[in-house]
Amino acid sequence: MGERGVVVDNGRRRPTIEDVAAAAGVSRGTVSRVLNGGVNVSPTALAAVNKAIKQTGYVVNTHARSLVTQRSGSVAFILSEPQEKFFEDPNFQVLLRGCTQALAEHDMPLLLSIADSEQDVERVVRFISSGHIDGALLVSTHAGNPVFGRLASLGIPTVACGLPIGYERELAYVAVNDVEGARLATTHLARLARRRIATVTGPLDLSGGRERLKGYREGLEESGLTFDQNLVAHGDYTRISGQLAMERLLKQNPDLDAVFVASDLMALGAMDALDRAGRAVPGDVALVGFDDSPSASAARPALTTVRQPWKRICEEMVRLLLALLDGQDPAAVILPGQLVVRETA
Amino acid sequence: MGERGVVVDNGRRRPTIEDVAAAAGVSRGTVSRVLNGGVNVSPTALAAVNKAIKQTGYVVNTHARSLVTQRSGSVAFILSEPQEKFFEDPNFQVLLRGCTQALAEHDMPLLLSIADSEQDVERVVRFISSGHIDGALLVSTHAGNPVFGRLASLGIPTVACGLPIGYERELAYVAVNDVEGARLATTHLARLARRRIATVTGPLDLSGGRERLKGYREGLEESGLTFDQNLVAHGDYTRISGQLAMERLLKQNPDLDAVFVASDLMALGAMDALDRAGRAVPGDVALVGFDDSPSASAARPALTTVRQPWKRICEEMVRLLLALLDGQDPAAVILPGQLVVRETA
DNA sequence: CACGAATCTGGGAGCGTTCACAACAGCCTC
DNA sequence: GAGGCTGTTGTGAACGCTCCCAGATTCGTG
Repeated sequence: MGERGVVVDNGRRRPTIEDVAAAAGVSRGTVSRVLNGGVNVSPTALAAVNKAIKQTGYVVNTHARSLVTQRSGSVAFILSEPQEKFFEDPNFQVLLRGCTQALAEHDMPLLLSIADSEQDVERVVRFISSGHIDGALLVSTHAGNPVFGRLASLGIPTVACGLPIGYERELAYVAVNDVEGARLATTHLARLARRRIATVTGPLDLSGGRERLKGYREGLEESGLTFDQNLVAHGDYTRISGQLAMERLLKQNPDLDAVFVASDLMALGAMDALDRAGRAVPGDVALVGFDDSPSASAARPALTTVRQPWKRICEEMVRLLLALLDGQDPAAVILPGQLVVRETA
Repeated sequence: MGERGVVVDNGRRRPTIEDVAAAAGVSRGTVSRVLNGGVNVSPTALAAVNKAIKQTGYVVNTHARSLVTQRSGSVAFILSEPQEKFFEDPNFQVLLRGCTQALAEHDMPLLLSIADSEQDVERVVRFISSGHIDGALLVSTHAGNPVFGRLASLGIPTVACGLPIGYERELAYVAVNDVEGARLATTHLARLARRRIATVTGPLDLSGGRERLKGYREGLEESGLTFDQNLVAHGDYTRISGQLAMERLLKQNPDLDAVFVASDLMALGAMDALDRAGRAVPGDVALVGFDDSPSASAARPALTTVRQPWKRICEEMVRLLLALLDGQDPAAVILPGQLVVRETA
């Protein structure tokens, strides 16, 4: 007891705004005004109402409010990725956590929707149409994802994480500057006097994959090195793909002395491969990853990588979504990546 | 276009139940009956209403419904653990995913609440009181967690994952039989003719930690081996703690030939330690973990472990919660663990 | 053929808010 | 001292649904 605060239990019924009004000696309208920011309310009335709220233990009934405002005050976090990705890639968890936190600052709950099958997509779309949520935060790296189109055509305020390819105009989004980040990584390796710098790319049908490759080329050029197709291997952001790509690279280019890997997870795989091949990191081969996911700092040796400012990304996503809910037009935010030098390069 | 289905856009307004009724030539009441299971509705009316729903593109307004039923149809997934745990331990993600899926089967959305600070707890409690949700799924291994008490005293239908120590009566919960699982693991090692079987425990202030240690002792006894305090080291479920504990064990007992580790994550750490000490797994030292988390099958060599039936756990949690919402009393479900033999033992 | 039971339907009441509007007080200005 | 502001308050009307009750219809049975 007592944990509940002072609760006047008048008949077991949850107190309504009317009860508060009666207790404060004012009208419903005044209480409502206090609840919604307290504009045009006299100090006397304000104090009385606040006291009455405490006394009665009143909590606003969100359903009644939503019914009239046509707003739920909640947003969906839609994860539209194959299940395995979700488990393997810590970035998703960082995003989930970050968005939950950023929304909590605005007292908005987050509804989690996972849509990794065709049928799930339908369920999620139906759910969204039912008025449960005001907007959506969409996480999907998968380019041809139908969810983008559905959300756009339904007119649901949506903020994507990463470029929503084909819907850059309709949907707001937050992305990091992949080209710039990859360029940073590559020039860093060059400055370390490495001359045979290879790269493991992400999937090239994804904007991130393409852009990071582009940044790698720019970085080479800037450093006076020439691009060599032999020094490029492709992965799919999984750890094992990084390992396999690295093995291919080593076989084709026994002389390589550095590698830029387009994700930390793949970088971990690449390190496995280097380890097995008996190449010391960074002694024989310097290595830079991308993402700065939790595992980057935990790895031994700790991974030098390009940091994606996750916290900032989440905050910007939420900010853009609130702006959208406020009636503003979809905007895009491109954030800079930042090189984090640790032990591998 | 077209993607929306056949939408009769009569004045941009979202169609109401009244519009459907008009289109079907019946009354509001009949439409409502169809929407809620269709009892006491003639086949003719049912068909007409369903057709009208399709035609108008009607979707029920959940807020209006919730206002009268006083039910939101949503549940919260409360993760009350330090942030690091959430990131490091894949079990949480498996739970989150599983519960989302199990709830989706019942068309119930999941609201994610993370409460890892005192202040967060207050926010979550306030949120829950506001009527946003009907019940809660609570994940916390932390014994003295105040959230248990708050939820119990607020009378929120709650299902915990694992024993809610001190609130076993008030709260429903789903747990696996830790004693049995640990016993299974230990007797398996003994059957492999191992005679110096050590253990790395979890934190002993947690029921899981205590129970798994108990199961280990029972397993030894059953196999005719004597318990030796020297063969016990304590960890805290983190990978690094597993590594450190294993190092201690090896130092104190150079002759040990097997180890039961109370979590897969710690088992991974223990394997690191064995690796560094030059002990082959399972050649020199056989190893059994606990959890069957995704990393267990991914590890090299693949981890022999005690499987927690995650999918089943989630399903049971949701089932218990629905029962609670249905007015039934809190119940407990204890699920058996199952030995999964892979490469390490 | 009438009558009661069983089945089905329609519509009023109410859920707890917000919002627009009218009313009113107090004050300043001419 | 009348007129017009400005600031504050109360009230009625939604919002879109479910629930309940009364009435209508259908059907079977004596």
